Amino acid sequence: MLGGEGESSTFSSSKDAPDERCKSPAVDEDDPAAGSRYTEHGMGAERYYIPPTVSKQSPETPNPCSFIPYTPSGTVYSPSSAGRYPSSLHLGSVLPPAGFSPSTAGRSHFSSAYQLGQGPSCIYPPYTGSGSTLSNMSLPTSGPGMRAQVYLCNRPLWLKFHRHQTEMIITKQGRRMFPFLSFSIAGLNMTKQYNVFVEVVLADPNHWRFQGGKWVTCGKADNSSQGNKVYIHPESPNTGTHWMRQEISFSKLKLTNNKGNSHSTSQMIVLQSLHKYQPRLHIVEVAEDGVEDISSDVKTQSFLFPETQFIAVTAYQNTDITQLKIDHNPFAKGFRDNYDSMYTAPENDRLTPSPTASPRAHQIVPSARYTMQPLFQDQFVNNLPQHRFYNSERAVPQTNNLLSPQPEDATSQRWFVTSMQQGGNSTSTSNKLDLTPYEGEYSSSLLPYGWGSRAAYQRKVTHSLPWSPRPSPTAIFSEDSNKVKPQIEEVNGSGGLISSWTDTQPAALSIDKADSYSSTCKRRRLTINGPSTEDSPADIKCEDSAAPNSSSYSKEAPSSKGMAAYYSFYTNP
DNA sequence: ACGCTCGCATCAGGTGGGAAACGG
DNA sequence: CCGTTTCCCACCTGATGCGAGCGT
Repeated sequence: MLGGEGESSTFSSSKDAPDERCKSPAVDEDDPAAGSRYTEHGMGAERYYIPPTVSKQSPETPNPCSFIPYTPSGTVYSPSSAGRYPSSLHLGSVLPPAGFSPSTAGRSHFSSAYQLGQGPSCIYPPYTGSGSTLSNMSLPTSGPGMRAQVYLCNRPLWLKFHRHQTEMIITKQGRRMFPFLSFSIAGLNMTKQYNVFVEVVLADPNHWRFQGGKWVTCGKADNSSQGNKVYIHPESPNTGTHWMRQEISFSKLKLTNNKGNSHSTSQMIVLQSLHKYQPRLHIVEVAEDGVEDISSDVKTQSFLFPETQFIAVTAYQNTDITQLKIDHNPFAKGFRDNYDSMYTAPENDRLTPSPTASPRAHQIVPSARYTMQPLFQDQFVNNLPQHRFYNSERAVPQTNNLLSPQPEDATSQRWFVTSMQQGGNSTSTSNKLDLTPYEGEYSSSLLPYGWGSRAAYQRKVTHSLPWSPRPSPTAIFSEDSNKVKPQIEEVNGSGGLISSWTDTQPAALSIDKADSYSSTCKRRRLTINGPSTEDSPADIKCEDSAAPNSSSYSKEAPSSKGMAAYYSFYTNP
């Protein structure tokens, strides 16, 4: 991480007064002006990631873009630019709106997506790790399989946090991220070796403060931060087949503010409190000996998901975020006010005898109806019995089709960032975060984890059920690595994606519904931010009343139906 | 007798809350 | 003084080990 230090000058160059009176860019999501400010600012700040349009768009604003394809040429950083990544950088996870049309889905329509390596979208500081070989890398070739597609598995949850401005606790000993980063990758050469790692870079040149119920900038960011900013996935290096076989989870990644903690740098990323960061995923092809290839043919690709931005804090500032953490993080279950009523109800009241008794069970149950599975799996793959994973950082192997959701749903669930999609026009909306697509598919994911008895999960689920990798990836990539490619192509193709969207839209439930659950079952804190949109009547539709009969849920209910049932479970006394 | 599954207990570690400590 | 950071606490998850029960 060289670029990171001593370059504060870049900050002020583009932005008028980052340190002036506290503003409220935070609002990046809600304030149109903020967006423009960012963009404007970003143009000059080459070292920060300034999500162009994304930054000003509200996650809640439906936007037509599920994919943010970059043309190979456009994704590369030019040596002269501040960006040090020669790799292609893909901005991803923009959701396709309900009205997503086939034409928009086509790759050609997204080519103009942001080129993070240039102008406004540069990220700071750029990754220079791995021997700084990246700086010498040449552009990825355009051959088949050379362009990876990355899907943020738990995007719905990220979006949920993002709308409130995600906060991540940093401690001296290191604190895990929640939500944690979990990706599905496609498009890699199955036989080649890759290193996969996450880098966390400053998202903007500002120092942030939570004031008046919202995040506002307050001065310039401390650009002199030191310490590790990269977390290499423990399974690196590994083959493309390996990476594509299952989710790539970074659940063990820890964030710390302890610069002196060098002994565990490999597992911790050093950040500064009250600074905004943007995680980036890097996939670097390496020689078979595991060494990153610095030859001219080296290929490295970078992906970033705007919704994974977060502000590092030593203590939560926004109670909405706190509540979201408590609601969704199983380790924080003890802080759920209504935990008793929610989770200690008689077994019969809570769920059916089926394996779905627990969240995990839910995840593993082989059924296409579990369109909401992804979230659970995505966030807690590590919590599942070890034998179900390749390793602790892994999610479920994508090897069992029978256990995966139906393809159509799966398609809609995945958000790839790929460089394979080319050409086309990019629309101003292409980078916006759209919750719509996920609402239907992942609303369940917004529910708190941990429902069902622990015992049930441990013994019954773990031992008797065939394991299903995350629903989505499986569906999308198919369990077979062989099928990965074809499916991906289908997704990217003009027809597949759209149709799946169309199919899923009707069943889509607002993510806010999950929120409604929260508000209904456990709304116990108020945020100074005022009422959140999640509580809007419109968003509160059916989940509150739905009756989650695990049996119905697990056996026949269509996704929407199943979800309703699923939600009802929580609301039932 | 052996192997397998299940139930339970134990332990390490993760979680946010809250008070105390720290620092500008 | 006020905002931020640190530390400890109770609670929870997940992994593991042990023994009981059962079938072969």
